[in-house]
Amino acid sequence: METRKSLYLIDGSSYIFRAFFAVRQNLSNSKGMPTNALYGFVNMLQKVVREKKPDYLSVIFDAKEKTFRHEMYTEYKANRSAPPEDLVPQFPYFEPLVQSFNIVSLKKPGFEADDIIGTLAKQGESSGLDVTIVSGDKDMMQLISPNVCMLDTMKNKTFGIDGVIEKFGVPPEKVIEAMALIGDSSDNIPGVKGIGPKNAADLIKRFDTLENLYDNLDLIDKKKQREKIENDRDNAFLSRKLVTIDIDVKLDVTIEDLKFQSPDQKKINEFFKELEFDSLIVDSEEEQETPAEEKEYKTIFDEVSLQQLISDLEKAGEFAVDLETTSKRPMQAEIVGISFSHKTSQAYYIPLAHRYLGAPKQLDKNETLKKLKPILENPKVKKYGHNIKYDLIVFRNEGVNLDGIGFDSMLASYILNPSKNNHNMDDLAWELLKYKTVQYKDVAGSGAKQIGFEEVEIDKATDYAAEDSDVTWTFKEKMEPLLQDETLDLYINMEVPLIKVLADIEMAGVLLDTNKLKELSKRLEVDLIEAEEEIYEVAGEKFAINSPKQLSQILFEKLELPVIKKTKTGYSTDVSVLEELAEKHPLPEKILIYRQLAKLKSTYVDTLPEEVNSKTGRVHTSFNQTVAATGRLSSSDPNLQNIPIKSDIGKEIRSAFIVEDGNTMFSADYSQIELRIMAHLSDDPALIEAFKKGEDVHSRTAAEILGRSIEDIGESERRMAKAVNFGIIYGLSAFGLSRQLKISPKEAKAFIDQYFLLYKNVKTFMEETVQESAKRGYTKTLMNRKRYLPDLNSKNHQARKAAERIAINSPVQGSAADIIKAAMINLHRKLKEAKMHAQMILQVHDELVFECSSKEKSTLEQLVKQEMEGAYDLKAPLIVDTGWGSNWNEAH
DNA sequence: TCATTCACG
DNA sequence: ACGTACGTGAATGAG
Repeated sequence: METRKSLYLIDGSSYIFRAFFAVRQNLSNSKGMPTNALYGFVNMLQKVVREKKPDYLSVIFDAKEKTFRHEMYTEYKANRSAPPEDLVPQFPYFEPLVQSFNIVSLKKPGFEADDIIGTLAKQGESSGLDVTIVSGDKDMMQLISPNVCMLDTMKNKTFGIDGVIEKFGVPPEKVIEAMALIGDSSDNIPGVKGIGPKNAADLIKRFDTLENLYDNLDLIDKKKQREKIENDRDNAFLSRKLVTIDIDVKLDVTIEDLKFQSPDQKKINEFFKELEFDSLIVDSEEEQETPAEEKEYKTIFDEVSLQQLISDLEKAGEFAVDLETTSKRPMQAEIVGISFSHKTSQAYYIPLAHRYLGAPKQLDKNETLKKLKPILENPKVKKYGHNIKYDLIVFRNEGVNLDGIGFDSMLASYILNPSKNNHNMDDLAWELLKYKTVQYKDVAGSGAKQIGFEEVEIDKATDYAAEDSDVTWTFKEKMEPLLQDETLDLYINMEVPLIKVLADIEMAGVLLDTNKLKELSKRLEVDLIEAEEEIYEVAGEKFAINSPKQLSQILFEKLELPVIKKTKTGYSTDVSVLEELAEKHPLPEKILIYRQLAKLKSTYVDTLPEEVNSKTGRVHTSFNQTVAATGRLSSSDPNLQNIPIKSDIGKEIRSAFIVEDGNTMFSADYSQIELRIMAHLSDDPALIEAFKKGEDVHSRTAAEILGRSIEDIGESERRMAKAVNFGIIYGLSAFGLSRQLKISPKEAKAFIDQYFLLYKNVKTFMEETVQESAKRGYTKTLMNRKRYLPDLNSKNHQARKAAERIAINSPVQGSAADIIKAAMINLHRKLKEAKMHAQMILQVHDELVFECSSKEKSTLEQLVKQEMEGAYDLKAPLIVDTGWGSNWNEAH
């Protein structure tokens, strides 16, 4: 395929203003000059350069002089107020800034940026370039063509011809006609009074041009509308002139002059220094890196050194430890080597199982572990790790029961800021220590060339492995002081103790009835082929059903079914769309059936049996403690927190989760925990009362709202109330609720209003939570888990609204997570104290699953209920529902 | 690697 | 005037 070169034309002036409003206002340098707009502008510029890699690029600004439009119409942009006070001092910096990036900046007296952009866009297009106009200004949409599109970096949206039609209801070449009618209050363009975007689109679709419209006014039936159009005839034609972008501006540059060379990082950094954008100064600058202290990394090959190390570690009473292994999955991993550090910049690596041609003789693994065992198992000697749950499990599988866990830097990082998308050592070392770690791929390769750590040469392995424990040690020193008061309490008394609980759950694993799944797979295979054939039959051709792209082609082009919803890249074909389309055509229904079968088969039925560990015969998930921003756990490899249950086939899959002969499965789940937390946090008497009565809370809600008795509540009324109750937890919007219930936003709004009439405190709570969180900068759970939400103060409406919903949801979801974590820790301890064999095997957010012998049934049930319900004293008391069975489906 | 879809809470 | 529910992980297709 030919690759066309790209031309990016950035609407500098519009970005100056947008950046100013989007970036927090208090940003300034030490001289007191505000720098927020500059900061936002730089981000935009870097984003375009980095992500789009333009071949040609220019940033275009408005000139300060009046333009030909002012001559045409003295009122043009007359309503514009003076630029904000804090923006003015930033103006002189934008053009030099652009130039420091080696980018041509353009402006021309008498013209607006739009005109220059329009001119260059046409020139670029005729030179065979793919042109992208970077702007948020809808006026610019008239320039869009098959080779010219518009990118709004702030909304991360690209507009092509379809985008214009969606926005204006007319294609790009008719945008000026539509805008002539609509007008633009921000530019003081009059348009026709009383005609908005909708009417304008309809009129232009019908009459094509202003001329034609005014020649045929008598064809307009609506008298009022006709009069309006008639009255503003002059304004309409004037407006069209004003909004028409001049694409013939004489410029003293050619497209070739705009060729983008890689920027001079030095020059840019100088600029950033002046503005004090330290975080933007690029890493590659060596000066940024903290000059590495001389590292003392030693490899241990002999008994004497090993003994010396052990006694040093014991004397130190604390050390960082890190394992090198054969697998990322702890239950499949075998130790290849161990590293220790008990002093900054000093670390040791004990290679134990490196095998490659010419590998030196290493210490015997079993012997060495035996010697290390006493200090590793001594609870008084504190161990520090980065994701130490992993090392804990690997050690246990090699016969060492690691104890004395004192610090986990991955967990600490998570507690300090749970929203980060990863807490890995390499990134954290850079952020916290400005230190660049040796990359795993540099020692073991990546992709097809990757080798196992056991094949890595010991010299290289030492550099890598010793550094891991060295860095971990340094993390501990650096991070411990950052955890303060409440945060420290959450860390010490909840997250750290949870490590062992989770390790036990993961190691116990869960038994799977693989025969049952294999049988089910065969059945699904047959059903799937049948569904497939029916689909091809109805569609009239074969295609990849799993490809949304190909499916769209069939549904929306071939069958011409209406488009319900769009995605970033095309038409949506998700459940809600297909359900709606099912009323018009038989195909969508069949796709839905196919999708369900395919999903369950490929994700669960066929995959789970492959996850059975060959040594234990069970499935061992990983519970991740540092992923979910709210404080929840997540589960992966495999994910056992999303095992199906809702459909019949789902129930069959769930019934393949079984127990050993002679054992039984026990499941206990919190009833409505999140809504109870909402009742507690908001201290809403009506909602608390609804729970205290012990009736079905959704029916109760419906009854209260409708002023009826609970017996008179029908299924659909309960459904509505349930949806609102859920919505409340999600930071509810009328639109969201209307979509969920398939009612109009108006009806949804009415329902919500009634709801808040009943639960007044819930409403105040939601408002106050948003306010307080915005002031503090973060949300808090019952147990003081924080989540930072800078967007609560965003100028961007959409971003702010999203943050507000999160601010409402996070304390609720997060407190539920706190509660079940507390219950897990307490239960784990009680089970140990009672010397019971019952084992916790799963956690699914509000549910705990256990496997136990028949003998322990009644003790376990009593203990679990007591610990779970007693985990926290809520005003709407915690209730736990329980069940027994021979498999997970029965127990639930 | 990204986007879409869908399984769960 | 704007575009919406909260939190996850895995399979799949397409670039």
